[in-house]
Amino acid sequence: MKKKDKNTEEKILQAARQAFTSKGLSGARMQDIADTAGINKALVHYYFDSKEKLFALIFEEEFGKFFSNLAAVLTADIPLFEKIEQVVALDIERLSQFPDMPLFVINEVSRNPAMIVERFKQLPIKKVTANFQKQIDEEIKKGAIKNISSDQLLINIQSLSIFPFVAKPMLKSVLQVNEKNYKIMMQMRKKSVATFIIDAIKT
Amino acid sequence: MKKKDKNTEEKILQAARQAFTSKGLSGARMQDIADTAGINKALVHYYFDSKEKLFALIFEEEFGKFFSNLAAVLTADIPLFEKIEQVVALDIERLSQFPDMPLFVINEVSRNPAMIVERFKQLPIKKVTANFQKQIDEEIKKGAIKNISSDQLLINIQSLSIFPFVAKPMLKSVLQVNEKNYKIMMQMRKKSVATFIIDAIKT
DNA sequence: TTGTTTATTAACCATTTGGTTAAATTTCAA
DNA sequence: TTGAAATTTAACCAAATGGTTAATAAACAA
Repeated sequence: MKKKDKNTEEKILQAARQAFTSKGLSGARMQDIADTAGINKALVHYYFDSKEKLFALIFEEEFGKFFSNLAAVLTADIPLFEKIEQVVALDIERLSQFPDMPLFVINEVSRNPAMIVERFKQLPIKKVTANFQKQIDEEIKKGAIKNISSDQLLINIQSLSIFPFVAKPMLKSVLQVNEKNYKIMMQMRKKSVATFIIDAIKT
Repeated sequence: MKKKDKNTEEKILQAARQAFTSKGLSGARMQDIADTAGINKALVHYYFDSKEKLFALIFEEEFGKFFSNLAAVLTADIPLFEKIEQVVALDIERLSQFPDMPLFVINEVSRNPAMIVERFKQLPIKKVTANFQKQIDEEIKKGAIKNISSDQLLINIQSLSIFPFVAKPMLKSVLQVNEKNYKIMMQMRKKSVATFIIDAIKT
């Protein structure tokens, strides 16, 4: 039975990911996770101790997806406009793959801000933002783009990329588009959003 | 004791709003709401029957704030650029006043999409979007703005306005700004976002 | 083969939670 | 003043929930 180890563990993680990302920490049920994984509830505790700990693992995972490549692209040594195109395309591709993830992460950070503050302390954020800031300032000085703070630009980029996924059910209703067409719209945004941003800032 | 009616009712609603918007439907506790309102838990049920019904009331309220003036501005008979400025300013002003509201609404719509679909059936969305669409198409034909679908433009406007409030705790961490400075940034966005959008679409 | 370790389960347990009930208190009209 | 109606509370209740335990089954090393 020892070979089943990884198998069971993985099944639990999969079920937990599904439960937590769709219902949140307080909405998810351990019994549900066990049922979905096709095992006894006690086994979930056997493998992962408590709900909190299991949740922390899932959060870590999803949080990683959220920020993994962003820093890399942001600090890459490429022209600004190209960088914007890459960040947007990367964001939207990742979000298309894991559509529940951003709302999940946002929720849990909102409900427990201390968690993220801790995690961020170990990341070289300042380096990333300072690097980006420098590139922006240079472009402004060159007269290639209008005057804008790198913080605000970063917020705009992430807003345009992420929000349509976070608010998907609402936007689908307002705009009265079905699932298929919404996905098509998101694919179009991979290019159109970058163009939108570049047009907004170039002189 | 009859005069206390409105008073108690309002105290409960206030406590419920606080609980639901900060912790969501499943995270909020009836006992908590009663305690915050300074009354017995049974009284909450006396006035509002069930948790679900109380929640529905609060949701209705918050949802109203979300969409109240938007339709009015969108269908107003004013130039496009002016309209964009007004929508953004209105959005950000409202969101500054009720910062928990958008995440709350988005969450509950995500968890129960049927609810919003029902509600939207009674609203003249098609009229609003068709109206806006027409204005966009005219501006494109005039050559005043670039070619863009009104849906995508609407998504961009709402993304830039709402997302910074939805993701506030996360953005505060990433950008390492404190509460006061974040508020200042949001105030600046009332104008800068409109300019950003107009620059993005004008020819 | 056998004894030890690991994995899995059924049955429980304590706590929390939404909700109810019956009694007490207050209000107010007659 | 009195009695019915409305308001408020303390004490409960049943169901749900996270978690534990003790026993069983499987895996494996000797």
